[in-house]
Amino acid sequence: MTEPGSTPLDPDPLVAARQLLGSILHGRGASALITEVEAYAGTTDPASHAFRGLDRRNAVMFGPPGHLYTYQMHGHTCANIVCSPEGDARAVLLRAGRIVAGQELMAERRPGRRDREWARGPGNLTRALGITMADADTPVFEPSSPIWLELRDLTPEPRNGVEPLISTGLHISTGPRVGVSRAADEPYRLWLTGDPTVSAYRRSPAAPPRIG
DNA sequence: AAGCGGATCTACT
DNA sequence: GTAGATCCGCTTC
Repeated sequence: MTEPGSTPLDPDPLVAARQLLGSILHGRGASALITEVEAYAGTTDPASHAFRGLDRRNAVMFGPPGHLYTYQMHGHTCANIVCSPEGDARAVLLRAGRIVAGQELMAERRPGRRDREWARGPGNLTRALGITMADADTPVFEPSSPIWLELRDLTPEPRNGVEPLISTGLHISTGPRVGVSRAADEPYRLWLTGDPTVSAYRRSPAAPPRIG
């Protein structure tokens, strides 16, 4: 499969984002088909945690590709996959998924929620799959890892600037990232068009007014 | 030591 | 659509 120290992910987070859409993320007792992601372009991206340089919190993002970068905010855990070579810090945030295995566990992990809400939003996705901060730095392309990724190669790269059609007939939509106050208009969020598990868009109140 | 902002979520109108 | 809960870090005093 994959050579040690390398991953099947493209180092460009926008390309990696397309590779990850439709892939299966296996967690603790449950699995999700990834339906929504966001690309973060590392030290040159004002919205990235890496923008201010290496620190304790973001160190995993500067490490080797294929590892899980987790962070906490508002009491929730969010999960990214690092896609760039060691020393760089580009990554893809996993924002939502459709639970395709372990549905019976959702009664305790997501009580009172409808199935489309089980993994809707980055904090809900990690809760549904049993991912916590203790999973930081997990190599997700090793099937022996407790959290691991099964890439689905549904996503040809755009050619000649044309939006690709996935072989299954699904489309990918793009738009601005949710909740970021800087680079708030960059179309770095990608999702499976029309999928009910995709989270709602909300612009950061701190972002400058949309131009155009 | 205090304040505030954030890659959020939920409940409510 | 709006507000409040919530909590960790970073900034500032």
